[in-house]
Amino acid sequence: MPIPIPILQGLRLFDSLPPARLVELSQTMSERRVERREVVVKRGEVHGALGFLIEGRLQAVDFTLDGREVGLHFVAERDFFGEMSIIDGKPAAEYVIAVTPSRIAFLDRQVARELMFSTPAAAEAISLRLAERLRRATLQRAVLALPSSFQRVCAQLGLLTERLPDGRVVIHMPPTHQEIAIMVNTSRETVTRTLQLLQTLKIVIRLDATLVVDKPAALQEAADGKIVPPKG
Amino acid sequence: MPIPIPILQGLRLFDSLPPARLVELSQTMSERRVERREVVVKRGEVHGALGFLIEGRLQAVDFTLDGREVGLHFVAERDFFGEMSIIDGKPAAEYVIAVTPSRIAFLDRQVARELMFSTPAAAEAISLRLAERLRRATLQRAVLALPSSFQRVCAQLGLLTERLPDGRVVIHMPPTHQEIAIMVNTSRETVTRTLQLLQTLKIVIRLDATLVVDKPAALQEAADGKIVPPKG
DNA sequence: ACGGCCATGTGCCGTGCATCACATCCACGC
DNA sequence: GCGTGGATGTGATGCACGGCACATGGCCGT
Repeated sequence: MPIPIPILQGLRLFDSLPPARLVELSQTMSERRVERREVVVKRGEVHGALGFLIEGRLQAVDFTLDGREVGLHFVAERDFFGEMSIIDGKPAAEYVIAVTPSRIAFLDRQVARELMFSTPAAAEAISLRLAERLRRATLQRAVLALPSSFQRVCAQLGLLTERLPDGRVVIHMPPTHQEIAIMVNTSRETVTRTLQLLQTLKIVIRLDATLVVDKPAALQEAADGKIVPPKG
Repeated sequence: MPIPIPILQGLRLFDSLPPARLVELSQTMSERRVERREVVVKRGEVHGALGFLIEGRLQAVDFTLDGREVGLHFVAERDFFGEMSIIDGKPAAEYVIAVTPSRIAFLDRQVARELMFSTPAAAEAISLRLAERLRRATLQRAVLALPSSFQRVCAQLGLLTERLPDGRVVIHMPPTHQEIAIMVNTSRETVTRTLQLLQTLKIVIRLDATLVVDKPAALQEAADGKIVPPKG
């Protein structure tokens, strides 16, 4: 049942922990395997433990009133999740589900709290995580505050981009039009039409499973309302 | 120039600090007075110090593209602000401005970091703060994701309510219609009309400077789309 | 009391976009 | 192959709501 020390050492939150502590922790934690699409954390429940993703891929999601799924963010391998409830004791604000079959572990709330705050490195890691999420949330709000659907879609695309080492700006494995539509509060058709326009303007280019943003500046201008869809 | 010890003791972040530390801090901090509407933190700048509000009232705001102000949250007296930049070193995501003439103080970034993370109590206070803000941001996003303007206004009103000790649900000093409109991404006129409707339905009642929510359940139903504005 | 300024109320008009409807197209499994 | 189910594209239509115009009302300073 206990988790092997080497695995514990690989987890981000533990990497500055003395070996003696690791041995203790090893005894109190146990591994659990979850299947694809299995729910790991339910929104509204107080999950009394801090989660760790040993291997696999998890995603935080929420659902709209009519039951459609909204992707929020991913949990990286060897990272932790469910820290919000540990911190403030309130019920989880999101669901966490497995995107692929995964191996996870849980650490009791009290132990986790002690661990998170007693060493500066851990406390800083926690704060960094929260700060990062807060910044993303702020950006997301800014996107949703844009007046036109066209702008919101463009701005959201901007948020989804990543810069490759070779300098190209791409969106790898872009969400479906439907998913984007939910994120920016429009209809699926509007997203389709917007992408259509962006492609005819050569601002973005579709290449298999990645969307290449050929003119990031133009995309930004579109998000700012400086480029508008043709009136006809 | 140094700040009197008793004042430092009153600041939330310092209340579990040994007196010796307070004396040190007293030497490195100095008070500054700001006028009403003065900008304390600028968005986009890396402000290299943690702020404290000794007395007065500050507000975090942002501005829309066309220059209108969006109120985000307030800084309470004796509380700290500007912690995000301290944590991750990135530029501020919001402006902080003085609502009333205020007395503030700043603590150098390095000292603040050491202080925030070295004691469990402080680390927990920081995390609690961030978690709280993250939860609010999540709620706000949920509001912005609602399909109709009418629903968004109602949901936002729901977020603004507070429950009085006598059980009444009220919004004290409600934002202007224009401010609500910006928060939920609609026009000022739509907010006016929505409030008009809610008043004729006796769901909310205007009493001087407070808005009394007479039927909180009905307000919630309106936010959920179960009550719709009349077609005519 | 006066004027200026801002918040609020209300009618009307034009349109952006949600919605419906249907056609492809692609990735599956069998 | 062929069928099934989901993602994508595109036109037609109606209406919610943004935007404008203007009236009203409250508040403050002089």
